[in-house]
Amino acid sequence: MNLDQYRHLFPELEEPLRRELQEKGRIVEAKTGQVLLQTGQNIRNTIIVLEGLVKLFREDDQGDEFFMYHLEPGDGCALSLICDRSHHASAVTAKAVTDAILLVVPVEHTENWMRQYRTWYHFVVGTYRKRYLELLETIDSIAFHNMDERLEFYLRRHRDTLGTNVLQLTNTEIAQELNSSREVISRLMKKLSEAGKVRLLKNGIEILRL
Amino acid sequence: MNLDQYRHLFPELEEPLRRELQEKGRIVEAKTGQVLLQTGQNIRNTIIVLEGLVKLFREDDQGDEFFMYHLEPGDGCALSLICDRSHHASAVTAKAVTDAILLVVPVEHTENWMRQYRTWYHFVVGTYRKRYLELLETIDSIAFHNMDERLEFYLRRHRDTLGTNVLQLTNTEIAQELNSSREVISRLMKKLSEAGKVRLLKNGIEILRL
DNA sequence: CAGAAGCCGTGACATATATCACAGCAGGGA
DNA sequence: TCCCTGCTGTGATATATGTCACGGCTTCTG
Repeated sequence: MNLDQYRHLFPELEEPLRRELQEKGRIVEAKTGQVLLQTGQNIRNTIIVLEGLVKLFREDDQGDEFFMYHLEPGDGCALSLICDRSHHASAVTAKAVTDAILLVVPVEHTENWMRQYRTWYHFVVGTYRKRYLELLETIDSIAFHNMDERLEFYLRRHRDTLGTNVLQLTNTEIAQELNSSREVISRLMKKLSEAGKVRLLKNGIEILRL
Repeated sequence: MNLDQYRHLFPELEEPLRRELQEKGRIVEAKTGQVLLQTGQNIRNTIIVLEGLVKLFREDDQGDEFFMYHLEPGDGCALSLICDRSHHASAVTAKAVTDAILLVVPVEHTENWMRQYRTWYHFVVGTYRKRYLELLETIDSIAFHNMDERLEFYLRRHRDTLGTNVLQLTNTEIAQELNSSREVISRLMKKLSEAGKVRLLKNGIEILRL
């Protein structure tokens, strides 16, 4: 398989680095719903999304999940970008939301790239900055807002990332990802619907204005 | 003023970079309670703590604050480490908890250092990684835990960072930083006291076992 | 078709947390 | 001394959210 077709995702990377990515990396396909990285699992590879959509979750000891953010094509998993040979345990869980294609590079190589390629550490630093800011927004939503606003924030992020007004999500899923309960989401969804902000479809939600 | 006395804080930095820090940076003193960086303010300087303790907050539009984490001597403010000349607006507020001494370097210089000095970008990347993980823990505490556990987490962090079992904090302060209310903290504190986990002093809290 | 599984909606209730009202206590300054 | 300020404690109450119990609706599968 060839990385050239994904060239547009990384316009800034220099040629030699591009060749290394092609040589050292494997291109892997993932099915919808597949877990790419499990909390606690050792990180041996840097993961970069080429196609499809990946969700990152924080997990607690009881297996509850909390949605952090999406990775889109061109995005790398921040934590997996900085790993020395000690193979840190992952602090997050990553799941494919759609069928996805990933670039997987053993951390032995990416560690060296940090020294060799200026554009690589720009990529790494840029990724951290972006995700750090995204976490801040996530903190805002839980620290300062009630569940109704958190739900709206959740829906907006999904609409923006997926680029569609129709979200194929069940209330049960949403409840898990917001660490709430199905019943609560159900009632709030009804309110949103009555307020004309969404329309409830038979298997999904259409966002009208949010 | 001289940076040499803080040499031990940055054992890994190479000599030329150390000299640049000395030349380009200013050493600034801050009083207890002083606001070093305000949400929304443009970031013109990279800030590194040399002495004392600094608290970082996330702020919402109504002026409510939410405690994120501490900066200790040797720590840099993550967001201020990556700033180009566009002078991004700060996403956080920083306050001195004690009298503090800071190293302040205009971002024009640090931007170049990213390219010139390997140890500098190691410092930057390490800082981001550390703070990212710290934010994840903060998210855990709000997403998965009730206020009583959040309070314990808050107290533990303060004990560990300050290195003392006696915290000079008022319930009012704690309530603000957890985005709760004084009365709630007061009641929970009573419970902690009854459980023998803390002792309430006349102006502070002594942590017995947490 | 029958039954199972998964989803949804909803009323009743429990609990955590926020808010309000008020009183007490200590310290500082006029 | 007296007042003011800031902190604390606590009961009463309101609100948001979580939990339980139930029934109804699809869809799948044997």
